[in-house]
Amino acid sequence: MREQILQALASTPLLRGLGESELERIAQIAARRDLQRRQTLFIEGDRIVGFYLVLSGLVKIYKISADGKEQVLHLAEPGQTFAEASLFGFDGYPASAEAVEPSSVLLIPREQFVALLANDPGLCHRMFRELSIWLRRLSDIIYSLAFRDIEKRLVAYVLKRCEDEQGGLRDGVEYELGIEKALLASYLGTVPETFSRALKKLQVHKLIDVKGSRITLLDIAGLRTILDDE
Amino acid sequence: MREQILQALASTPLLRGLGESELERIAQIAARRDLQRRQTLFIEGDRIVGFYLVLSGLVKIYKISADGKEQVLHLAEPGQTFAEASLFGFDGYPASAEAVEPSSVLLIPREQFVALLANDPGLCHRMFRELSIWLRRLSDIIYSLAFRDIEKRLVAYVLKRCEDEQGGLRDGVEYELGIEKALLASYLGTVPETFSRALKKLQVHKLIDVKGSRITLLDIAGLRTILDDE
DNA sequence: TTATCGAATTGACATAAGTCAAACGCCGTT
DNA sequence: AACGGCGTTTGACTTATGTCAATTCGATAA
Repeated sequence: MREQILQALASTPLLRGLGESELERIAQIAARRDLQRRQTLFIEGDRIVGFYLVLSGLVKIYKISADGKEQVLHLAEPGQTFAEASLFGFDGYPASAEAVEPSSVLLIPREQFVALLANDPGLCHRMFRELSIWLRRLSDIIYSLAFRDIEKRLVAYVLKRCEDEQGGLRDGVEYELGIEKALLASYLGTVPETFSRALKKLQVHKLIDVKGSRITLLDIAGLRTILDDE
Repeated sequence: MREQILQALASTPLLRGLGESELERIAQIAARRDLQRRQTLFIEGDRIVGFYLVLSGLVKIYKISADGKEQVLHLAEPGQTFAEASLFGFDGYPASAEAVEPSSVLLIPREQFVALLANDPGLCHRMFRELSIWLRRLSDIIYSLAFRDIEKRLVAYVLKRCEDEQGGLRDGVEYELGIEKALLASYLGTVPETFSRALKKLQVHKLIDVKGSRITLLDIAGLRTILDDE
């Protein structure tokens, strides 16, 4: 149990490099929290208590408007941290977080962690790295929202995920979405209906094949041309 | 001259707090660069050489797509830094920068600055602050793109700028855009035509009055209701 | 097997916003 | 005063995407 937590801490990029004693100390103060599917961890504006490490499951980081429209910023997988970026903001969390499936997370309290940061240049450096990754994520989202229509966003997403998961790409590879289509729709900045139509269109053009949540890439070159003019 | 630079360095939030000697050292290695209107400072993907401090003028940080569509991320004013966020990325700059008007900027080279960072927890902390501000900026843009139509974006922009510049807000205050309308359009994520129509609509509804680049806020309560349902 | 509930899809429709082209207004120069 | 150029506005049109409602699909439990 304690072992598991230490293990998890030691293997996250941000904390890798910390000494035994520091890890122990974090393990001491970290609080584990189990979440049911759909359970909210925090909402935008909540007082910042610390940042989180995903132990298992999947956590959705998202913005939501008063009339309920939702934009997913990131889906945090096991091993990833989130809300590190908030540690230095004044106000509350700048987005909300909710478990997409039964998940457990580790809360690393703000105060203690910031204190650690003050004496460890290496940790600072890794922290900068993490923040950079977030900046990259957000600016990619902006790029997508500003320049791409839904079809392009979908193609870009699928190609990227496939590449990341299976080294290369060749016609015929299969890819399992792994998340509800409605969630992916929100991640792509649209609604399920539009998402569904975009999928259909690619299918009709024989670029992909869809069976439930399994996508088969039939014509990668063809998919790439959709992204060409950017 | 050298005095001016020291002065500028000392008064930027990120560097405030550095000792005389460090400031001197930065002043030594910093390179001043004068830009004409429309002159590009760097484009997305360029090798990262350091970050910049605006001495005078106005610098546009933006993303651009292959077919020329543009999305402004930030307009950096004198005293502000930009591209600090890139210091820890691997690839090149994640956006482009160009002078909107004749400007001069100071380049603070990467290597030396990062070295400084390693030994100065206070500087690290201020750096985190700066990065947080960027994260906030980007997530605000995402919020805008994802949830607001152009009219709302415009209203939100005008109200915010007015508040920031003149403490409070009351009917009748005037506000000078200060930038070309086409630039503001791009900042709001649209084209000049649509922007123009949005302005017109507010005018027709007697919420604002427009004379060239001067806006008079006629009915602030009315403007606020436009933003209400969020 | 059937019943049930949520997810996904499809259709019909409304609309915000982009495009293209033309006209306008403003300002500095000759 | 007339000119030229650039930024802005306006009009006519197209289109992507959201909305609402109805239907279908699929997994799970009875």
